Amino acid sequence: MKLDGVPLNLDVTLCCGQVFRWDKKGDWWYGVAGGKALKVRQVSGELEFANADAKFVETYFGLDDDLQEISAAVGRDEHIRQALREFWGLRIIRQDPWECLISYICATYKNIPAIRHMLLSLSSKFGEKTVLDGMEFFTFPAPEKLAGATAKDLLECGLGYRAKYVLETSKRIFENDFELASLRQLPYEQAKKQICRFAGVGPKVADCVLLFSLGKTEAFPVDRWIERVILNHYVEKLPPELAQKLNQRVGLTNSDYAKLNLFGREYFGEYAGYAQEYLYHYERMKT
DNA sequence: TTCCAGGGAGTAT
DNA sequence: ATACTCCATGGA
Repeated sequence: MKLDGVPLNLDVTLCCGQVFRWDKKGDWWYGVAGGKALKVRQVSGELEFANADAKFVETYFGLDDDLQEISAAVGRDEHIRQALREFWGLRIIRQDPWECLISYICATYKNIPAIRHMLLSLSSKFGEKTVLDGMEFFTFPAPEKLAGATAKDLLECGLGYRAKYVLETSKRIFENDFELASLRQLPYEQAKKQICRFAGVGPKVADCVLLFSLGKTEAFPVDRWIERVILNHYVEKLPPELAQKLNQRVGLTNSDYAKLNLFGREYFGEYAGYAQEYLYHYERMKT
């Protein structure tokens, strides 16, 4: 597939912490999406792929997002512009909402290597095996599979206290035949309120699901790294008492979260989620 | 060994 | 509404 001047940096996009189940072997990235294993690689202005159709690849990697327009919209200061330059071509991937929801419930209070380990364990234990290029891959387990798991099964995958949240949320989705994708049709605030009703889901997890799987580019997830970014570069734009609280590195209350989240959305605008992901990766790569 | 992690829920004010 | 506490595990 010719990219025809469409900026894409596959390496950054797949390793910046928005998706957890892609691996690079040689110059190919291998992953499982759309229910099967596929591989993609980028060769000078061309995106090559196998075991997937072009339409899926285009949608999954968000190639229809106009990165130039997004960059112009969010490039409000020198710091974000530096992040945009450094990691130009990073795109927000359109993940499957179900996998995304479970992934970010698991992601709470964990670092990325540990999250990858949990999701790999879950998939190999409850997913369907599939083979590509002689290597084994596993689809992400369907709601039915996780809803039927025991707490012990999930604990063995390393989920810890998250096991009961994954179990409870899986049961609700499976038993009610809940269609997460239908939340796309709701405006940001309403969709967020609905997602927050699931066990183990608060405002941060909800923002991740909205941004990474439901097309809400205005979502602005605030985690420890983004707190750090705001503290180091945007603190003067906050109310003094919130700035001081951020300085003390104490846990955020829901109202603190709402204020930081609102700052991001108002300052960066309708593509705040893109700004967030560039800033997040930039901050993580600094140390 | 100690600290920290893509936070959220439960409980007491 | 707000503050405080606990949570289960593994990477650095």
